[in-house]
Amino acid sequence: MGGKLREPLRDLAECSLPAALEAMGERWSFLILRAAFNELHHFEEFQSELGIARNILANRLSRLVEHGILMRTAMPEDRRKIEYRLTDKGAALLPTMIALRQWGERWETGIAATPVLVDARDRRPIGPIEVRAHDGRVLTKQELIWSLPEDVADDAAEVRAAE
Amino acid sequence: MGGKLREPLRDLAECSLPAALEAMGERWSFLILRAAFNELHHFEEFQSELGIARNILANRLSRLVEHGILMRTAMPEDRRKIEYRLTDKGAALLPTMIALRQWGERWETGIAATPVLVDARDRRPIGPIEVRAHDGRVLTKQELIWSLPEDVADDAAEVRAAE
DNA sequence: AAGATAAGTTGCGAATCGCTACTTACTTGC
DNA sequence: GCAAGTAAGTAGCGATTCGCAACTTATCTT
Repeated sequence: MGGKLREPLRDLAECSLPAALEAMGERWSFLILRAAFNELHHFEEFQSELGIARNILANRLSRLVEHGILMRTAMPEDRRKIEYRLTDKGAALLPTMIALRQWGERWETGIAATPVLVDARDRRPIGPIEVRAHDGRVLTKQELIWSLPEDVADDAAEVRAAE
Repeated sequence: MGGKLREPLRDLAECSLPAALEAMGERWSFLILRAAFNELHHFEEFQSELGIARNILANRLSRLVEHGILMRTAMPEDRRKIEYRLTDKGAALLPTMIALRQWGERWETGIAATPVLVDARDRRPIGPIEVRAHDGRVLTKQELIWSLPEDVADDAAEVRAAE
């Protein structure tokens, strides 16, 4: 029951990054999420796999459930067992997690991680997470502009440009 | 000069996610990074924009510099001024940051953030960050498998499949 | 009923956060 | 040159959180 007395991260310029960090920005949150993606669903599984302290784990799981990232269900056949499963909202964090992991592989460890995430169709590793334009072109940092809403082109009269 | 007395996050199954979080997993790190992407480069700019305590900011900036994510340079024309700029390694976190921000927009705030990141070519907003196969196909969670290295197809004899 | 197991909770010392005030090094205006 | 201002960072201190270990509660198993 962690009352949130700490001031929420400031909404600098209406960015939703602070909101995302409010839910996922604490230590262990992303690792718990990664474990959940890897078919771990129970308290003791998380605990032994991550080596996290039990009270911290309990706190994080509660928070993730509160934020709708995990779902908490008591198993019918053994009511001691609680199952934590990713919600759609939690599953939607996959690209973020992969991007962070790929960055770590490239710039920190230098080695490919185990297990590897592969395309089920051909069992080849997935490609790098990249920023792309609306039409799928890969964009580099130089091709990106931070723009105010009024300067953004909306969905009108760009059919020619896209074609 | 924060000595890291806290045990590093366990390397669960050789994943590089803990390594990435070691560098970026602390409170404020991603917000400082976002500010750096938005052309903020000085201590006072970060401080007033984020409302972060000065000692914490100093600590985070040092850590980000230590990890090679930011570069620290004293300005020649005013040697009081220190410029913090993204390194290539830091800039490589853009997809991660965008993915996290997009997730926040979709699942937390529900609104498009300001400023918007647009394609410089047509000023249209960028597309969503997605997991893709080696050939660019968008992959859903169901099409992904966590696989051991020995079960991964490498770059041989898949020219037919790709074509 | 006795023992094992799953999921927490509690207590407590250590580390970190956040606020405010202070310091240090430079630059500017007179 | 000297007072005032500015940029970056440090110090002190109370409040919060982390992390370890032991304990509790509810539920199976035998």
